[in-house]
Amino acid sequence: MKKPGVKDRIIETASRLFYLNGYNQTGINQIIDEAGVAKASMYQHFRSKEEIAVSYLERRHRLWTDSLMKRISAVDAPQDKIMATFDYLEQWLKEVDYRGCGWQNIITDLPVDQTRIREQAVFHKNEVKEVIIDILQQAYTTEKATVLGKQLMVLMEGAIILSQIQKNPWPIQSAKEAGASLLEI
Amino acid sequence: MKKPGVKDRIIETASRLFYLNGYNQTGINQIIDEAGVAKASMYQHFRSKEEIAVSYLERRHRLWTDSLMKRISAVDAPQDKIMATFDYLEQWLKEVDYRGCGWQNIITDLPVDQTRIREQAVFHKNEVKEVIIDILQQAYTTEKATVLGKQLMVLMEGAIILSQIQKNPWPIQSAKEAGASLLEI
Amino acid sequence: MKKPGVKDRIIETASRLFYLNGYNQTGINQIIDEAGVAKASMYQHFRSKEEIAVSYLERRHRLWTDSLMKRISAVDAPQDKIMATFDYLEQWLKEVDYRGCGWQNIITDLPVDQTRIREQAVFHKNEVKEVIIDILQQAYTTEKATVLGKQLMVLMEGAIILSQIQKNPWPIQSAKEAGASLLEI
Amino acid sequence: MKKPGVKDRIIETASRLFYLNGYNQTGINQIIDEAGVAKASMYQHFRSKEEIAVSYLERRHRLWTDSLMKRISAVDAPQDKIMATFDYLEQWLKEVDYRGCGWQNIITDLPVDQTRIREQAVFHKNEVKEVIIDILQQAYTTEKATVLGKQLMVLMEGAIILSQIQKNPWPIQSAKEAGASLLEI
DNA sequence: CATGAATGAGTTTTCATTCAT
DNA sequence: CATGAATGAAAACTCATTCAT
Repeated sequence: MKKPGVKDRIIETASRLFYLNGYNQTGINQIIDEAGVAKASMYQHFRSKEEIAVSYLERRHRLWTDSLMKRISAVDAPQDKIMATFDYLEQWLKEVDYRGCGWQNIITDLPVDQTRIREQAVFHKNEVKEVIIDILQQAYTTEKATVLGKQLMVLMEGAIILSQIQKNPWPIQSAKEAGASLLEI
Repeated sequence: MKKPGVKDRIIETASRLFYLNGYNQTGINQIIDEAGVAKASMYQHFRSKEEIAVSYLERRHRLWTDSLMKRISAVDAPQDKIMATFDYLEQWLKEVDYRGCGWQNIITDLPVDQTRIREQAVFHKNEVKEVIIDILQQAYTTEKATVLGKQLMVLMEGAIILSQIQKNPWPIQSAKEAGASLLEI
Repeated sequence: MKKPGVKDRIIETASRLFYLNGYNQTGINQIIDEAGVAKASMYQHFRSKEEIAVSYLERRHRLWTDSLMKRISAVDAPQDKIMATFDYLEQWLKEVDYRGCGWQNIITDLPVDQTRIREQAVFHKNEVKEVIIDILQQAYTTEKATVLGKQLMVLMEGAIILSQIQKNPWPIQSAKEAGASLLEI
Repeated sequence: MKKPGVKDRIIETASRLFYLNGYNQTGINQIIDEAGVAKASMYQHFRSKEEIAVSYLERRHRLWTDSLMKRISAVDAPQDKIMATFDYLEQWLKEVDYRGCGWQNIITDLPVDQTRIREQAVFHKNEVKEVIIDILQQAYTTEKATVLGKQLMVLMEGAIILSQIQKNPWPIQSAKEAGASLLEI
């Protein structure tokens, strides 16, 4: 039982600050101060701020999808899993005071050269989309599952960003209703 | 027919830069250089960078909604107007190379104290939502129009942000399909 | 009678520090501290440290060649002017404690991308060479003056760098002797 | 026949980097990376970066003078040996793309406290000067050899630094001509 | 109403060196 | 004899804003 290593402390601190305050609003100095690490130690583990962000998004992808998988594994029927996904969004976003999606937030106002961050966002959204489609394939043909999955994915993304702007859960509820309609539940 | 005044030149230049390059990526110096005005002249018209952003969003709201209204006024049936809205999104986003929504982009990574920008985003999204609901009230009860309008609004927001991440129009097409399903077209 | 402007103070301070301590050994902070200028003020006048160095070398070229011209204008015969040039080197280098040549010193250990500094060094040395050749053309054919001028130029460069390494005037005296031999004085 | 030890690998790597890229432009990290040794291993063998530079210059002195001696041993007459020295300079500098003299390059922009490096430069230049004088003593009195040797030494130094600035062999050729004149060849 | 010089506090990144193992 | 993590200090540069004219 030892205290977490420097690299982990940096990632955890940066994850918190990047998500809550934003990537551009979070300086290297704040990260190292709050992580209790020397600046050069940080640059021993990460080549650049962008690389920290990539680690942040990789970690976030693991945690976020794990949470989602856990939640939807509690129910069996594909339609129930989709509804559970909307419930998951609602609960998560409420807990973080509608701070929105880490990937959406970071790519919207990014220095042009930081392409690895963009790749992370594309990857994450594709992975989530595949999860949705996989669920639907238990009830529909592959073709139908793909069509529906994309529609549900769009609904979820809209629910996240709109609830962030409005600081209100109604977009998530509307998305859930719309999702139910599309699934003809 | 005279050349635009200082204030307008600043707003126009800032609008272009804020939207295309991002709010945090655009410095005051770049704005005044490209607008061809002195720094202190700029601060005579705007108290702060945030205030320029507010003017940018006000102007953008006018232009964006005008374009939308013009587009949907070309058709009569409420359902057609909704479909035209999706077509409008698709064309617009293609033209700007899927640069996304000016309001979404600016609020996701913002200093905490810049509340007036947030207010602009809330206002804009509410206005657009009201436009959608107004259209639907021509075909449905107020209650039904409100419910459907919110769902369509969520779809549109998701289409914008997801097409931005993927640099691809498929989310807009999926949103349109889903919108058609919800309207039972 | 007003105090010198910020830009001049920066150039003068940087000139002193670059020459006496070296380009790499002189940081931006030291320059602005000793010049009594804010960092951003400095960057308003100079785009980069390299640009300060270019201004330093331009200024140094003016001052250095002016001093030389003044010295050699005191005598008439071309051979005397050349000897006066060696005397000038000897006196100058003694006064600066054999700190050597500003252009030699700056190009020998320079970041590869700073090409404008290299251009300054090439320019300065060519100008000095032309001064020498011009003098000799008063006594020799253009061809002979060119050949001899290059040889004298090499002697002078060697005298400067070798007196710098040895912290001793003997290389300048040897160069003067050799110069006299070459001119058959 | 075994692979070179850690210390030698460091010296060889540092020699290459210090000479080709410059002392200030070469970081400790680059040296240990390219030498494939751990940082603390390096500091086991060398107290500081300066000490590596001293070893680099010691090694360079051996290699450089050995090459020169080999070249001039091919001819017998003292005057031919001097001419061969100029030829050696020309060939060497062309091969290294006129990168100049390792000692000149390192002392011109150095932290003031690194005196041991300066000592190396003084030592090397004196040794070379003595080589020249020794050659000349085969044809002249000691006094005459000393006078001429110093003049030739200045010419060579000038040829090296000026060919470095101009990235051109003309200063070496001019130095050779001047040397021939001084030797009355 | 217009100007450009000046600023303090910030940014990200790199340096040579030391220490615990 | 070897290691890689950790460091304080410094590097060059940019930010939004203010002020005297």
